Amino acid sequence: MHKDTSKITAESPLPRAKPLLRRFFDRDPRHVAQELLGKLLIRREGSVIIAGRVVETEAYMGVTDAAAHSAAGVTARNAVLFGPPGYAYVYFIYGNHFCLNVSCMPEGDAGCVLFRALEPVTGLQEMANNRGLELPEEPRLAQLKALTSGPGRMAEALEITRLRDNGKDLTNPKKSDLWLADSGWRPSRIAITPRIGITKAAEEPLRFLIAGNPFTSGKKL
DNA sequence: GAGGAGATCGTCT
DNA sequence: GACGATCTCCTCT
Repeated sequence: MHKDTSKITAESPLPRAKPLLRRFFDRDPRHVAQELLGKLLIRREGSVIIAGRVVETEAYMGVTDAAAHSAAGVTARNAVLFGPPGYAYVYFIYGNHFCLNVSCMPEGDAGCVLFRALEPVTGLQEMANNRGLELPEEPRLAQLKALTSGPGRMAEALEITRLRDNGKDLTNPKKSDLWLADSGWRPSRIAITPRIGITKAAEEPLRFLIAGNPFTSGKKL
């Protein structure tokens, strides 16, 4: 892969990016997961902005989905999923990692979308710092991929934790330091595959990614 | 580049 | 007490 990665850091879609509205999330998680591809996930750390383009998502369908955290009903951990759409559900997994979801569907319905990978857009040095990595002035593609290609990695790059972010409104940059926005950019091709890392309902085609994008996780398609 | 195993702890049974 | 929507390191090729 010899893609010119300098363009990734040079472009700046943030000024014209519009926050996603709550009704964007108030529908079937499969539609939300697909349309989130190409949107921006933005973190504000004081005066610093860290942002990435969403390149990989997974849909979880709620209590009818055996692989979903909400499959067994409401618990203290997953309560956000049963609330209104557009809020962050952050969980801790494998003793090491946090993962970010956004709640979908009306209140009472526990559908959600898991963010699995970002393409770094701005704040790359901050991402590297948060990940405990060194990033040279002219990074190689593999070094950029290591920042955000995977749910645990992107959460660490944006300093997403359960304590800090669970239950946060992802549609309101005035009240929240973590939100989603539309820069107008659209992916040309989308690929759909089974979800990764699960054992129940593992065959359902509920993983969505931007075809050909090098920043997705897992094996190359 | 691919594959396997260990780390590590919150959550639920 | 067992498990998990993962990552990293190590070995082998």
